[in-house]
Amino acid sequence: MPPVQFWKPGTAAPGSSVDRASEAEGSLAATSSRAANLSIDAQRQRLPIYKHRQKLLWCVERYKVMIVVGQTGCGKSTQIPQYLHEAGWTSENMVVACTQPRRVAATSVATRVAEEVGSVLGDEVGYTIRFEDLSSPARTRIKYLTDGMLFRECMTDPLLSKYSVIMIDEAHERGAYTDLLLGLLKKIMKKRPELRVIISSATIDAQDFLEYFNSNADSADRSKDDAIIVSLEGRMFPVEVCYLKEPCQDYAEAAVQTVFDIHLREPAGDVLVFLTGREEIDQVIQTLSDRLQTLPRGSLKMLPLPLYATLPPEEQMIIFDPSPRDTRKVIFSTNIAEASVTIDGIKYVVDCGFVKMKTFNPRTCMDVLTTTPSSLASANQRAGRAGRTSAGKCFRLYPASFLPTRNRHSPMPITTPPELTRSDISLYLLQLKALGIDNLAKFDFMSPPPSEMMARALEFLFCLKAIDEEGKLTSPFGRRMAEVPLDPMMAAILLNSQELKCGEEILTIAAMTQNAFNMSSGGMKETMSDLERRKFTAEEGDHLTLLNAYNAFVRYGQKDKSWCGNHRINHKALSRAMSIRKQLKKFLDRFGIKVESCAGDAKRLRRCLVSGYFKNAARMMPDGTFKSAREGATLYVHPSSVMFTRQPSTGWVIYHEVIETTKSFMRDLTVIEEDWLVELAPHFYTFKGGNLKKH
DNA sequence: GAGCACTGC
Repeated sequence: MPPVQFWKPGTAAPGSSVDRASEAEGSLAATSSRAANLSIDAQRQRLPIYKHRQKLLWCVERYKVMIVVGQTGCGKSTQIPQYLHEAGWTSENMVVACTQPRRVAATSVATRVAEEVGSVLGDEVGYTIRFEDLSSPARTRIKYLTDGMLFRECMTDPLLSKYSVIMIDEAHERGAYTDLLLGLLKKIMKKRPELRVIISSATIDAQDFLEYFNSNADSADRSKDDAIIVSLEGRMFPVEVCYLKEPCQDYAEAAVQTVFDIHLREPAGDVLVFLTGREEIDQVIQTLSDRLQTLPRGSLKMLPLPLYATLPPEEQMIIFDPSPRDTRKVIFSTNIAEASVTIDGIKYVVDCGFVKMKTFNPRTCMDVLTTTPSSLASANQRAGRAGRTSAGKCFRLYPASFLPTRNRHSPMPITTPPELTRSDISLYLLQLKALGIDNLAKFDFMSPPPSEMMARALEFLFCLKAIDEEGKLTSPFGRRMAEVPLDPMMAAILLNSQELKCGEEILTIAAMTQNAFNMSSGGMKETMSDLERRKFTAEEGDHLTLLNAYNAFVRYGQKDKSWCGNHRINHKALSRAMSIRKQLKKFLDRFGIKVESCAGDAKRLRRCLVSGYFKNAARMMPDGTFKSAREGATLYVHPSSVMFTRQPSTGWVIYHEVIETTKSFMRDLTVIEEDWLVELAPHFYTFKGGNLKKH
C-alpha cells in the first residue's frame, strides 16, 4: 500500500508550536535524572525557570494576578511556591496554596517539593485531597490541594484568609472547579487587596485570562492593570508537525497506515497514537496485528499496546515497561495520555484530531457522549507529547486547512469548551448558593453557562427543595445538601433517609453509585450483568444489587482478595466505597441525622430512592423500550444493568442518569411503583384521568 | 437485544 501523503508546512503553521503539559510528571522525571552529587539547591538553580525568579517575584509584588505561561517540566508548580516561601510570602503564618485538577498531581508535586525543601511531607510542605490530609494547620507553609478541595474550603473560610498567594495550576484545562475558583478569587480579591493569584495556563488562552482579570480595570490606563502575563521561555525539544494532503475518509485506517509508514521510514523511537475510545482502540490494534506479518523480514518488530482509563491498572502499567530489543512500542491511547498519563521516550505522535466529549443537553436533561473534532489547544498538547525527551514528529490525520484561526471558521475549535458550559450545573449552583452567592446572574463566570442550563438547574434544585421560590437556599435541608459530597439527587435521598428509616442502606448505595462502574475487575466485559450470575442480583434492580455486593464484600472479601477475584469484585473500588461511606456517615452524624436500618424492607429503600430520583422515571412500553415520564423520550436499559435481562414487575423504573451514545441508555435502575411518584413528589407529578402527568 | 472520553468532592 502506498504511504499516506503528509505535508510539512514550510513556515510554522498555527498549532505547530508546542505548549505546556502537566508539570507534575515533568518534575518527577527530573527526580530520576538529576545528578546525585549535586546539592538540591544547586539542582534547583540549574532549572531554566531559575533565571526568571526575580521577575516572577517582582510581578507578584506589583500585580494582583500573574498569568504564567510555561512548558512541561519547566518547574512552575514545584519552584514558584518555593520562591514565594523563600521571599517571605509565608511569614506570619500565611500559606501559599497551589491547586491541581487531579489527586495524583497534588500528591506527587507535594512529595517532590517536600524533598527539595527538606521537610517531612505534611509538615512545612503538605497536601490535601479527599480522604487524605497530609498538612498541618500550624506548620504547613506550602500546600498542594485539588481545586475541588480549595473550593470546599471556601464554605468554612469564605475569604480564604490563611492564604497569601493562591496558584491555580493547569487552569487552561478549564475544569468546573477551576472556573468556580476563578470567579470566587476575583470576588475575594476585592475584599482582600493583598491576596495574590497566580494562574498557570497555556500560551493559547493566556490572553483570555488576562482580559478576564483586567476587565474591571481602566482599559485606557495600563498602569492600573491588575494582571500580567509572564512567559517562561525555556524551550522543549522541537516537534515537527505534518498534516495530511487530503482529508481522509477513515482516520482509523489512516492511523494504521501512518504507524506502518513511521515504522518503516523513521528512525527508532516509540509511537503514541491518539484515538477516541476503547472499542476503536481494540479494533485498530486488531487490524494492525493482522497486518504485522506483511512487515519485511529483518525489520524492527512492532509492539502495539492499548491505553484507556477503564483498562485494569496492571495492564495500564505495561506501557511503562521498556521496549524489548529491536522493538518499537506503539501505544494507542484515549485522551488519558494528553494530560493524566505521561510516557517518556515517545518520539512520534499520531493524532486523529477527534475526541469523545460529554455535553449536557438542558432540553432533554441528558448527557450526550459524542465524537467531535478536538481543539487546537488539545492538538498542541498532543504534539508536545512527542518532544519530552528528544526532538519528535507529530502526524495529524487531517489537512492543515482544518486548523482554526481568528478569522477562519472551522469545525475545530481553538480551545476546548469549559466544563461548566457543557455540564449539568445544578451541583455547582447549589454550592455557590451555599457560599452566599444568591444572585447567580451577577456571578462573574469567565465563561457563563448557557442561560437555559442555569434555568434548568435552578428549576431542578427547587423541585428537590434545596432552594425556595426566591432562589434562596432552604435551611437546613438545602444547606446540608450542598455540604454533602454527592450529586443533588443522591444528597436529597441521603437526607430523606432519616424519615424513611433506611440510612444504613442508603449510605451504602450512595457510596456505591459514586464508582459503581468500576466495580468489576476483569476488564470492561464484566459489569452488572455479570454480577447477576454472582448471586448479588436483586430483582428490584441495580441499587439493591450494589447494596448486596457491598455487604458481601464487607463480610467476606475485604481481607480476601481471592474471594474478590472469584466474585468479580474490584477490591480497590469497593475499598474506596467503604471510605466514601465512612465520610458520608460523618456528615449525617454532624447533622444529627439518625442512621437506622430498614431491616430488609426493600420497599422503604426504593421509596427513599424515589424521593430524590423522581425526575428520572420511565415506563416500559409493550415493545420493551422505555418512555421517560418527563419528556416522553425513548430510553433503553444499558447492557451493564441487571435490568437488561429482566422486566420491571410494575412496568416502572427510576434511574440515576441517561447517557446518549448509540442510543439513550439508562444507568443504575430500580423498579418502583407508579403511585410512589405522585405520593413522594406531588409537586412534580399528579394523576389526571388515571394517567401520570408532570406539572 | 449489546456498551463509558476524562476528572473531582
